[in-house]
Amino acid sequence: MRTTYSTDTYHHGDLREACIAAGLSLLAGGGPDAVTIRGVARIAGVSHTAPLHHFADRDALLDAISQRGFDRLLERLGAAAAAGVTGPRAQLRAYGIAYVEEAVADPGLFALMFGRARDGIGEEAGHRLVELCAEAIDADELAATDPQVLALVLWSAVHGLASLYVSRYLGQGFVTGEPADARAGAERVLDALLRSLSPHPARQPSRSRTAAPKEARS
Amino acid sequence: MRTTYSTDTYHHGDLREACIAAGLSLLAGGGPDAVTIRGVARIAGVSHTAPLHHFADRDALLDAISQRGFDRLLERLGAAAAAGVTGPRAQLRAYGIAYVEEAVADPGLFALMFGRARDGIGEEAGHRLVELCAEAIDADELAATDPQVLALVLWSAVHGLASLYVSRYLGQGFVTGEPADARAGAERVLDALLRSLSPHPARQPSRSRTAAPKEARS
DNA sequence: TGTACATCAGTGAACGCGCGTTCACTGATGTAC
DNA sequence: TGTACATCAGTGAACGCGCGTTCACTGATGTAC
Repeated sequence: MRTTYSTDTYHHGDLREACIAAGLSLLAGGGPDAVTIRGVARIAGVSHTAPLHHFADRDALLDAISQRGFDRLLERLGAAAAAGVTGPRAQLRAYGIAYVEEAVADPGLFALMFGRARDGIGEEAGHRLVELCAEAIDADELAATDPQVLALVLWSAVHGLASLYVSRYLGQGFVTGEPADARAGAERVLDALLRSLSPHPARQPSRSRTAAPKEARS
Repeated sequence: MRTTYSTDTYHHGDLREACIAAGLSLLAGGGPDAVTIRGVARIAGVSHTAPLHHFADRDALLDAISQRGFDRLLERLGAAAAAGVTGPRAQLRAYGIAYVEEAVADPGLFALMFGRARDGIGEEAGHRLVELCAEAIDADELAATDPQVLALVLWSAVHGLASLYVSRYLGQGFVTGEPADARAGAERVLDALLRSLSPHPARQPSRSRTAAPKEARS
């Protein structure tokens, strides 16, 4: 017995969810342009007007899919940070790698998410990032610059790397010698960045020492 | 007297050029999707099939416009590097700022350029970047890491910053406190990056000293 | 110098396509009494 | 328990739109001889 209508088992089952799932698959195939009302309806197996009961128009559909993308990304970032890494600096590294991996895993979704700016989207992630930077500075794991600037640098670098791998300007020896694999590229960039942002910088590029100095304080 | 046909003053004058110019204006207005054969024909004042004599299909038109974008970008980067800056490190800074400014000046063009990967495009710029990084290291202006990694870090950071400003995820206090102006954001990020990549890092974030140490060698 | 010809950038009608959106409708589910 | 009603997710026909592309054509320019 229900007091209000719930959409989970009415008629189709959950057409809204089915449309989002269909949209994600279209996105993977042909990018944002390939996501249409009629397209998701076809995949969901309903008439092409049915989705309009769940999304005001095509824009609303794209917004919902984009929102789903951000939900996924945050979830994935959380999982990466929880997977056995300790300390804000290591968490920042894990975040960055997961961000890039998520982007290249679904380039169409990445393009949709960052092709349409939406108010308020991702603010939570932004604040968390600044927080992590501040923690890393407090723990003497990163040099004592402004945490906001630090966050800006890290986000820019990671987002740019993801974008360049997604649009395939990286991964084919473009800058002569970058890794073909996006994850490897992310590791290389993040390690270089975090090392140079370290409060106790190693002058040499970690050839003699394989790991950057950790847990050592002055 | 001409031995072969040249397209510069035949019939329309130079429809190919007019189509590219029209495409750039459409791009500024409505993004890549707004660039159509019929659209550029309308603006150029010709029938909607005329452009097909200059571009095999819509894709070829978009490629030509994208190519023009890279030409412009390289030109602009060159101008920035020539404008009274000396030394590889200062040139890298000027490059980065010009890159970001060019991106936000025409977001649609930026989206087109990096939304469609093309073989060989931009390789010249990539190699030049690595070269500059190597010079900066040789001149002891940047720490002696691998110039390829350095180039990757710098390009990623600059490209990411540009992307995030273009898609309006930056510029509205998103990361709490980033500059609304993209140029100011670029300066902040580049200064932080280049300072931390410096071979003689200042521990404090340049509050007592306004300028990073230059021309001083050990 | 003239004349026949080749070249090619342009025209305009026509085609088929997929799209978003509107509309009147159907029929299942849930509610009021 | 039954009956009348409200709600709402679905259907299918129809609309107008802009698009890319094909097609036969026109007419100006340049070339061969």
